Amino acid sequence: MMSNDPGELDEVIHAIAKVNRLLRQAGEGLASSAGQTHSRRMVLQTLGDGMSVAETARRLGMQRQGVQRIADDLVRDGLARYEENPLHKRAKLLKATPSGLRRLREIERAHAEWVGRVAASTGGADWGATRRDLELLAEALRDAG
Amino acid sequence: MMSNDPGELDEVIHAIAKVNRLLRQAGEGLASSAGQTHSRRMVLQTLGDGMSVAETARRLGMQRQGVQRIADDLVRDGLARYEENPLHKRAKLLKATPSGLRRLREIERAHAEWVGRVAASTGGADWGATRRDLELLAEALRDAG
DNA sequence: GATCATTTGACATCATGTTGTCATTCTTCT
DNA sequence: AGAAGAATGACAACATGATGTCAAATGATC
Repeated sequence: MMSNDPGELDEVIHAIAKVNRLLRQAGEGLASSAGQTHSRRMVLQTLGDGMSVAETARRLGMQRQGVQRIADDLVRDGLARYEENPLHKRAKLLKATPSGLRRLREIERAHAEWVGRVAASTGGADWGATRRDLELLAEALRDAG
Repeated sequence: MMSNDPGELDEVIHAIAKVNRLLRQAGEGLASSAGQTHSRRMVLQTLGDGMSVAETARRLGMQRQGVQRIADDLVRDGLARYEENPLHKRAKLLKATPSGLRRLREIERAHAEWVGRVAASTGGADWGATRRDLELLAEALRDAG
């Protein structure tokens, strides 16, 4: 098996933190033009046709309660609502309202345009390979934790 | 110039968010064994021989005030202290105390051992290439922002 | 030197996300 | 059925980090 230099990995770890920060800032900027925030968009986007809060959290890789708070905010602002779940009395289905969907579409359009621009300006990168390595790292971290 | 699929980049973005979360959790775990937290360790480690809060923030890529709060916590707990700065009356130098250095060494030992383990279990990854791609992305994001 | 812009730390406020606890609801096993 | 365990949302406390405002200190320009 090929042996890796721990120093290289350490640099990758720092780079990930840095890029993550930049990505979040960019995400906030994109969402704010539609009066939303990065996390609210992520939750809204993940909901799809209706999904429990716990399931949404799992898909996002977040804690349940973090999503719960965002979800309550979305409902308070009329972008989503809880609907009865025939399969589970307690786990209501969170679903985007028409208004929430409109906002989501706005942000998604801006996001797609933005990703396209970034992708075009990073022609030298091999995103397929990078993605594979990141997934590999995620798996190793889950195993180590 | 090679053209990149925006969809691939989008997947990379999601992977970065996921890995970043896992890394932070791992970092908290490592630091907590020495009674510290991830961010406090980062600040303590960046200080070196003494550095203003603002300079520390720049190196970490964080906001000045975020580091300020961490720094005050470190001082309150006796792990760092402010010293007079001959070059700047207002910008005092933040410096680790002997006790802070001891804690830092503990965490660094555990961290190095941990990175080594993760590096060993991800032999199939090319961290050099991944790092280059991440730096490329960081640059593109800074330009776009 | 005088003036204006920048840098810096202090202070406050806020959004995000984690952690822990609890009661309710569902699922599984016997 | 009944009991034990897991999943779920409500509620609260907390750490993290961003943002904005202010006054003091520094640096740049004229």
